[in-house]
Amino acid sequence: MSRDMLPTLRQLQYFRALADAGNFRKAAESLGISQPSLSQQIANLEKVLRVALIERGRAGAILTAAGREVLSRSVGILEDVKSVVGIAEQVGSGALGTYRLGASATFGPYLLPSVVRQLHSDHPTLRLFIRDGRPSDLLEDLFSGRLDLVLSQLPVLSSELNVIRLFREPLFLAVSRDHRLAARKNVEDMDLAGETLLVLSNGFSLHAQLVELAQTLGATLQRDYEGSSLDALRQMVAMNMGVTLLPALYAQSEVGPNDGDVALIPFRQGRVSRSIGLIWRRSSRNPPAFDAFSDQIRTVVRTKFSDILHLEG
Amino acid sequence: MSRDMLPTLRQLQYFRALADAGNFRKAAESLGISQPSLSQQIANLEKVLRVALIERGRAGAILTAAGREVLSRSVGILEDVKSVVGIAEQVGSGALGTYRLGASATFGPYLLPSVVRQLHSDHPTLRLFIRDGRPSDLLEDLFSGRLDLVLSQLPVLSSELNVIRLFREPLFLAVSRDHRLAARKNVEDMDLAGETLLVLSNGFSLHAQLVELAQTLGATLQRDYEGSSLDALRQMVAMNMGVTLLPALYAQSEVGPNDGDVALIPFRQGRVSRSIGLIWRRSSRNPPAFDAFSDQIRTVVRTKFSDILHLEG
DNA sequence: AAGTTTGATAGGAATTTCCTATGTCTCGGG
DNA sequence: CCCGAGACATAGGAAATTCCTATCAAACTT
Repeated sequence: MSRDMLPTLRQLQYFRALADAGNFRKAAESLGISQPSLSQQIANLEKVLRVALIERGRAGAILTAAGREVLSRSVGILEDVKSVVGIAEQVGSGALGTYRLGASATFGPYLLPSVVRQLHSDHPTLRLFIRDGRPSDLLEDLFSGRLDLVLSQLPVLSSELNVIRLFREPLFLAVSRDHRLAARKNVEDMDLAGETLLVLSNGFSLHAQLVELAQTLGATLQRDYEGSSLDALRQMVAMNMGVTLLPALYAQSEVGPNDGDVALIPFRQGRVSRSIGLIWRRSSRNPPAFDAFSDQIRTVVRTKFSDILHLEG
Repeated sequence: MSRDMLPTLRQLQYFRALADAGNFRKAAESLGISQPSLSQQIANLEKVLRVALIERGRAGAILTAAGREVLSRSVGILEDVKSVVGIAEQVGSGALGTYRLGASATFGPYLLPSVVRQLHSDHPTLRLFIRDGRPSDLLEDLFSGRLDLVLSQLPVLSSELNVIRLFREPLFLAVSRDHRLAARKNVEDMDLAGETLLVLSNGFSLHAQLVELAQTLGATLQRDYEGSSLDALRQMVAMNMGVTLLPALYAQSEVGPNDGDVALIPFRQGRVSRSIGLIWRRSSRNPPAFDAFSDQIRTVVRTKFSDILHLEG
């Protein structure tokens, strides 16, 4: 009976039933308990609240002023609690909830707006908070629980994480307008031999891929300056500091068909590309909403970006 | 674990503590319970809600999407419950609450507006719902719990009821303008001998008093038509169907000093009067607010009606 | 590899809730 | 005026829940 003692939900339920029924016996019956149990719980509630809620008289149970105040609030509280059960169920079934998605900077501006828009119309109560950043930072936030999902280039190498492949995004060769390859309709892997390849800084997933590619094809890596954004990289290419590979989504949207400050050349057969997938903690158990998200992304890729991207999985 | 099973407030409290602390051990400590107890209650909560709220991992306890939804609502619910405790305490101390007062029709228009106004400025959170009606109906509503208080003429004759005398209200003799007593400055009881006395219908407390008075003083009761309001009575008097006695408050306010359709004559020494008091169920235990109400009424009588009414008790 | 840290599990003690039986009070009928 | 009925409180013990100690399992740390 200490100072910060709270009434029990059960007590509030019983109290409401009592107020509805108007007397202890009927209320107890409607609750499926015995009359003494009800009397006791009501007495306890009054003890916790230190105020009489019910006037016991032959006219039955009459609410006191305190009882009336407590009743109206109790009804609200009980409804709130019931609604929590409903909410929990909805979230559990993937019909509702707010999820935090981290995405490489590339997707933020080009792909995700469509996804969010479509998601909002298909599942108005499923919300997505999107944060962008370097994939390595995003993955750390995913581990620490600050994010629920990450949309990023594969592969991702942790047994803690679950990955689903979504689509493949071709890379374009970007060269300055006066580069020897600038006029080519398309290129082969081997054409890169001897070129200086500009890359993003470590922490971006393109970094690792390009480093490997450079080694395989005999290109030289420009390591003195690593770009921190695709825009920066593009400008370096325009100034002829080297060549680079740009993801199709960025290339298509930001550089434009073929009139930008750099020339974009596709690889034959789309041989050079990166794979994009959705990643989450294995311990988050793949909630239904995650499937909804990947479905939405796939749908957007199919309906709006089928000329650029290739579905996978 | 049936369908309509509700989470426990304790579970919500524990869950909030867990979300705040970020891991089970610290949360259990902050709650003053052991870690297994906390684990168990959280597991039970998840079982009731049929959804995982917490992702257990080495990074500590991470909230799932469902957990985040449930958390925000839980916080609200817990605050609501805490506020109920506070509200109950305030009502118990008479600082807050809504009380239902029944009043004879006479007081509604003349006395109570001042009381309500003053009460509202002295105790803004104490509210009074006022209903008027025949005193007998009001008393029945008081018994049945539809009213908390009745302001009515005394005496009231039930051992179930508690009564506090508030003030005494003189009665005026009302006669038609051409009545033999119309010009008198004041009258004695005996002057009523032989007169035909008009009375309110049964159920009004004035009824009993006038019936008794008529018997004592040798006046004849006009029983064919009993008025259902003081206004009706007054009009019957004006038409010279008889005389009657009108309470001072009504007389003063409704008929005006001496230019109305009937002549109002005071009794010498205010010998004929009725006593007004506040009545409540003994079983309601005289809450502090009742004292506040009687104080307010007394204050209004003293400050605004001291020329008409006489304080008592 | 041993020691730490984190949460789950097991089994029994402590507390709470509930039930049956009984008590008190008041009412209404014989 | 007493008796039985109706309403709620009280008492004591049974049932269920909550909690604790002890122990386990898994994953870091050192």
